[in-house]
Amino acid sequence: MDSRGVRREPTMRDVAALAKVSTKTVSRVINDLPGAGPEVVERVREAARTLGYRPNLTASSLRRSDRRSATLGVLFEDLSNPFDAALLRAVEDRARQHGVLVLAGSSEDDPDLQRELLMSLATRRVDGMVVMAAGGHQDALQQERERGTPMVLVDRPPTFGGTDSVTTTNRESSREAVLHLAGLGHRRIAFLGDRQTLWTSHERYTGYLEGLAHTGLTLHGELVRTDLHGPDAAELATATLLDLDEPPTALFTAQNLVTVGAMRALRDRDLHRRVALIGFDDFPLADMLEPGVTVLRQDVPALGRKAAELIFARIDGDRSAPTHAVVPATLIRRGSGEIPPPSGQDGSRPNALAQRPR
Amino acid sequence: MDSRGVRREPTMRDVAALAKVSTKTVSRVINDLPGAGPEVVERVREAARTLGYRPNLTASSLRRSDRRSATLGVLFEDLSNPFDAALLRAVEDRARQHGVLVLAGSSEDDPDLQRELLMSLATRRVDGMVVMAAGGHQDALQQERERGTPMVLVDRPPTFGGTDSVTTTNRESSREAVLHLAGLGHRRIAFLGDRQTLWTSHERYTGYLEGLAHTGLTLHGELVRTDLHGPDAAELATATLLDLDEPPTALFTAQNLVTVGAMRALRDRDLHRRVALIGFDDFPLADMLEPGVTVLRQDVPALGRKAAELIFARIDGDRSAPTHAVVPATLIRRGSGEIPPPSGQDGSRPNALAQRPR
DNA sequence: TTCTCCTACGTCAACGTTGACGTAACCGGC
DNA sequence: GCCGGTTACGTCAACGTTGACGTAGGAGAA
Repeated sequence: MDSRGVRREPTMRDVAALAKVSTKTVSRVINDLPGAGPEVVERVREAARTLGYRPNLTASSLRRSDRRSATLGVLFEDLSNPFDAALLRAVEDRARQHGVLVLAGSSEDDPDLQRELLMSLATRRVDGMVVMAAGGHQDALQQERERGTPMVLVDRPPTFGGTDSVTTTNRESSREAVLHLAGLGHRRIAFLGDRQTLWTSHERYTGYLEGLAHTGLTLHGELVRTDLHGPDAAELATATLLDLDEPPTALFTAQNLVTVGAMRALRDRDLHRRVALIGFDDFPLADMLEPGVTVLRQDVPALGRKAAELIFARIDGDRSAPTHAVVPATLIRRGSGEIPPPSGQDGSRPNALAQRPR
Repeated sequence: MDSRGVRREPTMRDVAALAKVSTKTVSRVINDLPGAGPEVVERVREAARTLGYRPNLTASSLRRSDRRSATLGVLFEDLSNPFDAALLRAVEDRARQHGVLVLAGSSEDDPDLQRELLMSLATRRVDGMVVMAAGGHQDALQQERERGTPMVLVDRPPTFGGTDSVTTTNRESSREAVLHLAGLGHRRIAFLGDRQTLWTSHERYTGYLEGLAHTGLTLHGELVRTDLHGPDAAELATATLLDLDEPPTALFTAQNLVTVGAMRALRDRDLHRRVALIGFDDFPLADMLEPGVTVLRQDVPALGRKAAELIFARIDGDRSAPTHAVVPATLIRRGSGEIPPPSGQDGSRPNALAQRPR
């Protein structure tokens, strides 16, 4: 306690005084640097222990030449979203191996909030940033990058150059889903997607179009519903699709919450065993539903690991050309994506291998 | 760029030189303090803008008298767990309102790892910590607390004194679940829980016992299965329960993943419409299963809000007696918990109000 | 012996910022 | 014209730490 009764953290000076050495020697002992004799080392260690000394990384990183704060900034859309949470965890694990802690924030897909959080990270002098870019302009990100801050974009690539990114096979896997459905004989395959300002949504839509084109199917505009934000919008959109004169016989839902909404609509009309469904991104219990939900599963831990790997390479001075890593997603057949169209010669449910999520 | 080609962040000195004022005046302008004339303010702002100056919070917090780092430490069990993620998000939102960023880590319920992370947070001089205590001894937490670090425990209370906590009505709600089942006529209600070293698991078990006692039911030891870590262990345990000569007619699963495991076992035996089930903690799609899963839903955002509220009060100097806030959980009836016992006069499924999760 | 080299320390200043305090200029009042 | 007060700055040192550099003493070689 000091004179005002406020407990003060002991400093190197306190340790030095108790051990009867200079602060520099304490610094050497604390950082395991050579230039301190064995008995002095022991004396300093003992003093630090009795005082409960803990180094002040803030002061240290201010003074050090490398200026490292041993802190990584992570800016995702919404940390309570399971995808973001799993990604954060994967990055955190790798960061821990580097002795680095993670400063995390949710940008809520709002460029202004993202800019604000970016500034918060910058004033704290993080060593690097892993960012899920908010939709719209990426000016703030680009400016930060141009200042030289190491940065890796995840889930969505940069709209500017010179920056690493890690994404999933959004387009390729979406195309695969459509080919899978077409292979079962489906001709009217609907697309339901999130906001088109999101790069991933757009990519998945492009994959859908490619899938149709590859199989010679024609695009029916009325079977495409985009900008569905959240399950309720998706449920409504699915309902109107099912009420068409010629309703779709299969649905490709390009986002997690959209899949949930579509499932609700199918269930309401008791069509969940008759209309095929493939969703992008896996979710817990997808195998417990009836039928199990066929999905494209992203390898979230791999995404996070790769992002962490890239950012730490940059932090460690890697100056090579930017990398755009792509992590493959996998089609998990659980039943809902294996429902054939009603006009098919075989109306029974195929004997699909049910796979559990995760 | 400096002489070595490394871009250096501009400092107050650079801004001061360009604006032809002292660094102190720059400080005043940046912090909106009085004592700077309007034209000087404009000149400094302009200089800061052209140089792209951003204050160094590290240096600032080192020098300031309040020593605030505007950073909050958050130590949860596993940030990829939806419960933890939702909690983090709630804390983060409140922190943002205070201009505070969140330094997050997963302790994996390992006291040693927790101690290590605690040290990491301490060396970074966070303003306070929100901690989900790892099982086992809480020595490290207690020591940190005794040093004066503001701390709030969430989900699990401290085993030592003088520290705020926020928990759910684990015991009361578990009792309520048992009473609900007993009210339907169930006499053989099984308990399946996570590791008993976890305070929450133990509390929920106690609530189960209280529920039995309140209704005059006898405890059947063979119907209690604890220390089930993960869905697989829970599935196995449930299976052996169902194979008993006198199997339970109702299950109370005291943790999320245990609920999932139990559901799998029930489904394997096609008993999910015949054996009642109530789970602790809600999960997505619980209403989409057949039958919908009756759960005790924790109010996670409220938990997080309360924890943040408490920690910021302490950081702001609140010296009042420690608070132990308890946030009520709610029984959500979706069907699985309303299945009557087979011997009941009415074997049909009650017309339960299905409620959606979240 | 003297010179060189090494080891084990110490001294000093600086990282970027702000609290404490100094001071010149100007204001109004008498 | 002088005084007290206010405003708008500036100067200096310090926060806790470490890089650069200095030095005393001992070992070893010539």
